[in-house]
Amino acid sequence: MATGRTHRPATRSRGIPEATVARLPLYLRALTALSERSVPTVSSEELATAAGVNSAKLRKDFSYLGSYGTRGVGYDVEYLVYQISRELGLTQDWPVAIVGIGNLGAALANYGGFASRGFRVAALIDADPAMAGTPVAGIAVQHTDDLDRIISDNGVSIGVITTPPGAAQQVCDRLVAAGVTSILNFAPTVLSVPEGVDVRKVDLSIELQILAFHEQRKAGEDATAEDEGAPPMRATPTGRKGPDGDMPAVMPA
Amino acid sequence: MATGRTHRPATRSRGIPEATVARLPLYLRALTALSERSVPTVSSEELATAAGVNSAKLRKDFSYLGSYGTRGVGYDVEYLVYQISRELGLTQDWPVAIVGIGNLGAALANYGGFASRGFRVAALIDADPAMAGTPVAGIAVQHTDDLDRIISDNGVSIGVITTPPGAAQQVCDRLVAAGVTSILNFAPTVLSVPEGVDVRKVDLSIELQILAFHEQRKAGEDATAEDEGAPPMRATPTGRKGPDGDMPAVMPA
DNA sequence: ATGTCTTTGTGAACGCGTGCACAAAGATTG
DNA sequence: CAATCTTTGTGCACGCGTTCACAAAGACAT
Repeated sequence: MATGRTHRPATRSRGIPEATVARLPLYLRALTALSERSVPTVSSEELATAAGVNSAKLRKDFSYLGSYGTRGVGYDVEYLVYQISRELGLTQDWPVAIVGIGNLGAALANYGGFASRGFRVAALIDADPAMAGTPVAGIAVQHTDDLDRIISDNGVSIGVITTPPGAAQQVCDRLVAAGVTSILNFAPTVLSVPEGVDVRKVDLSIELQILAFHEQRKAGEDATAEDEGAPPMRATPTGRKGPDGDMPAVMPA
Repeated sequence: MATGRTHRPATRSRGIPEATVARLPLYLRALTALSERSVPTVSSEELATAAGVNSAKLRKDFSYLGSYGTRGVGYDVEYLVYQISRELGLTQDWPVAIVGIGNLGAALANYGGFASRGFRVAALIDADPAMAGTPVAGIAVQHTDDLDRIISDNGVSIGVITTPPGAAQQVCDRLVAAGVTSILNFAPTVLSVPEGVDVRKVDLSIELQILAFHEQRKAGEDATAEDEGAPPMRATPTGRKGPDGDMPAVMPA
């Protein structure tokens, strides 16, 4: 999973807890699937299972939106799909701009689930002049020089950054200056943004490292003594050697 | 950001809180950058800023690993890089298999940060027979039929799923059966796995929906009455009309 | 109309994560 | 060696999120 939002101290927006907001898309997906199978109603238990969460949690989540269920029966699927969509702001169209059309950027542009629900790839932007005009996913790539105009013209408020890490902050600044107030960052960089701008980051390598941690823990439940490679000497900050001489690689205490 | 781990009720592994584990990669990245600039030591304040977190939080995080700092001075960069790497299990090599070589799978295979730190793309697997043998990122794609053997032969314990949603659960089952115990899932599906298998998911569309929620809140702080499209009638579960007649689109209470 | 049965909605308790604020530790200076 | 100054490591309190467990609500049967 990608990690949480950057900045803004977990302020609950309009009474709906952030954790709940993060689960609404999950419910919506499960509900949409039910809707396509023409299932009229669903109980909190069934829906919770489909979404992979606890049923009590789901009911509490829904309680923040209002009382949309019927006791003894469950929730009306269509009605709930609409309510959640509206709550998430998916009843309107969100033009999105992707900056950095490399492998990842192109993959995102082609991603189907992108356009499916309220989001529309409005522009693809890249710094390479050679790419300008090249169609990717049926959309011509535009040059970074025109970034400001592109954002304004299309009324883009959500930007996706898929540039190399070195360019991310600069691109971010330009996006924000052009009026973007929400950014999805795929570059492995900590972005600093002014107050009022939301940043979410998706970091592949972080996800893998977290998995590796648990994997190591599972594997090394017994023999933890398989150290390879030379652990660096612990240098005392002053440059002198510490009083405890050379430190072993194993954790002190 | 991608969302949290699936299953497993926030058990803290070996005394290190899950939230801390999730931040260790961030610290490691910041430390690596300092290391490349040959910075010998760093204070919690500086490092925290670089990683985008609170300095007290950072110190508490490090305290779970042991007392690696020097009061009055800070932390030794090289030493800390090694300790965190070891804690995350990055001192060893993790062969990773990517299943589903579409746009996204190919992008991941080409992703540099992938191989950079402990992870190695050991195999690319796809269900399309026409793709078998085709080199992607310098690695020949192999067919799903051989999945079991490929996983075993390469000792893969971490699998990445980038298939269409319909195939994800089946691929997941086969990976687990072949011995994979950690899965990074990019498919928009809730995977069910046996006890002991870790699943993390990265869901693009969920991230966008969360951004849209905040975006809507920011935009509609005043005029919330811009409803378009016909809100579906609220159907009483039994099929009869509810006693409250037709429901307006606005939230009841 | 009354009773039973199902399922919601929520009060309350608990645990994790965060941030403050400070004492202890050690480096550095004189 | 003593004094000062910087920065760590952590005790503590607070708030959010999760979960349990149950009363209230409504559907359904008789």
